[in-house]
Amino acid sequence: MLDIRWIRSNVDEVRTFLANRLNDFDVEPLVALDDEKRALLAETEELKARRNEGAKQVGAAKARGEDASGLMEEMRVIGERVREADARLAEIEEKLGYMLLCIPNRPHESVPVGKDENDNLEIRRWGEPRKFSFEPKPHWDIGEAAGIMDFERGAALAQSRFTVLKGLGARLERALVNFMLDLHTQKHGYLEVQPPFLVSSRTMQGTGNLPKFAEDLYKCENDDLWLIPTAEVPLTNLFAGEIMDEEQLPYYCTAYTPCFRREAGSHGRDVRGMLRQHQFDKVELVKLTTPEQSYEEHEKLTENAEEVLRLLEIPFRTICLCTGDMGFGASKTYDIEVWLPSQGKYREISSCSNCEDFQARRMGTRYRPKGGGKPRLVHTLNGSGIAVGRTLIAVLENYQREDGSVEIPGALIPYMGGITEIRA
RNA sequence: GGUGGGUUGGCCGAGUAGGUCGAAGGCGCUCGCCUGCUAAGCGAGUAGGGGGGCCUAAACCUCCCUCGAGGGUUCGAAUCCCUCACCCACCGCCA
Repeated sequence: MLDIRWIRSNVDEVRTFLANRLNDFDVEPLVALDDEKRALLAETEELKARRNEGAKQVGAAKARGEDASGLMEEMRVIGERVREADARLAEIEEKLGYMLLCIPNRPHESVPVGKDENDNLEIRRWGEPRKFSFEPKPHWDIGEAAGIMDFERGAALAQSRFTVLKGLGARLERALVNFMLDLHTQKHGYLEVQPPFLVSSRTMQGTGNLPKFAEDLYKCENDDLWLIPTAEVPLTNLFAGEIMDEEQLPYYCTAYTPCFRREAGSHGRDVRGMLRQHQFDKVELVKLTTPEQSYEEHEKLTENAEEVLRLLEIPFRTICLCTGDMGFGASKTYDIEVWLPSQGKYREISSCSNCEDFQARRMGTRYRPKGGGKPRLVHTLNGSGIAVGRTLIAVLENYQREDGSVEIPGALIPYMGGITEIRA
């Protein structure tokens, strides 16, 4: 959410960034409604001031033992007018609040302006894609041949886009989770958290998943609870409605959670294999920082995510998303893309965003500056550190051998109980 | 699911025969004094949000709102009534 006061005095800038984002939100009605609200507010406040003054006089008169019935009648009439004005105001404020929740975040000035993924900016590459002496297989062939992935039973138990991992496949998934969590908690200083996997509407609204993106989420029928699409939601909301001490910042936390996404609108994309699932595991990184340090922390967070792939020795590149390709709540986003030999291209495995104060304003997460003073909104950052299922795919494809077996990356062997390969 | 207790500022915690209560006291924090240093002590300050003055920002002034949320009674509600949410305890069920 953006500050309405900022919007009011920067309408042209808002129009520009909405266009850059290819977003069709219209600011005019918003500003008009805000004008109306403020006019009505001034009116009701004046009425309330008179009512408060009158009530005080009634109290004083009664204390002196005088009759105040004339004044009381006068105040009763004002009270009715207040009630009517308040009702109209509440109506306007609800509309206004909803509009504000539907405006995307303003892109940072360093973000390239562009339409789609073709306008994204490559920041760096790491590693050299391996030269295969044979035709590298897609992960579903490797996984099924090795008996560690079962797509048919996944679909039978639930739907398509669900997969059953078995034996060393399940073991590898768990090894990756532990490897990533150990890395981020021990080497990068993140606090390990295990949050709820179901959260309230309010919490979903805090990160920007609601109200606009309900169709991407799984909702519980009988309760006000939603399955999290990422641990970003509960982690970022950890201090919702609170005022933190500046000493607590920057606050680093990480969590492994399953993630649930309906993938509405992505029919036909990546239908084979487990690249795009309704349920997948992810280790998430979240930071709460001061406004001054958030961009530096964004770079560090992205490097923390990249470190997973460096240690696994899998090639990747990092790109900066352009304005048209960025998510709703982000001011700036780096995607990390991992090399998939079977596709001969880089595919997204992590997305690291600085949301500045956009989520903080929705959540009401602030901090008290050192030395006192008014509370300020924190900046929130999040990034996959990294998507576990896609990492498993990347391991299988990059470490496959001609005979269908898969070498276990050195960094994972301790987490696999010393196992060094998966045999077909 | 049942019964009972609770939800007040950054935190803890008073506050119901309705009025001068945005709220005692304490802790914390900030500033100052004192002091070899630290601690202790002394003094002062310290809730959040919003509108307007005010064209941008700070400061300041002023008004409004906020004592879990929403509604009601009343000239006036932290205080009385209703609904809901959440927390705690006990019971039932249960991994």
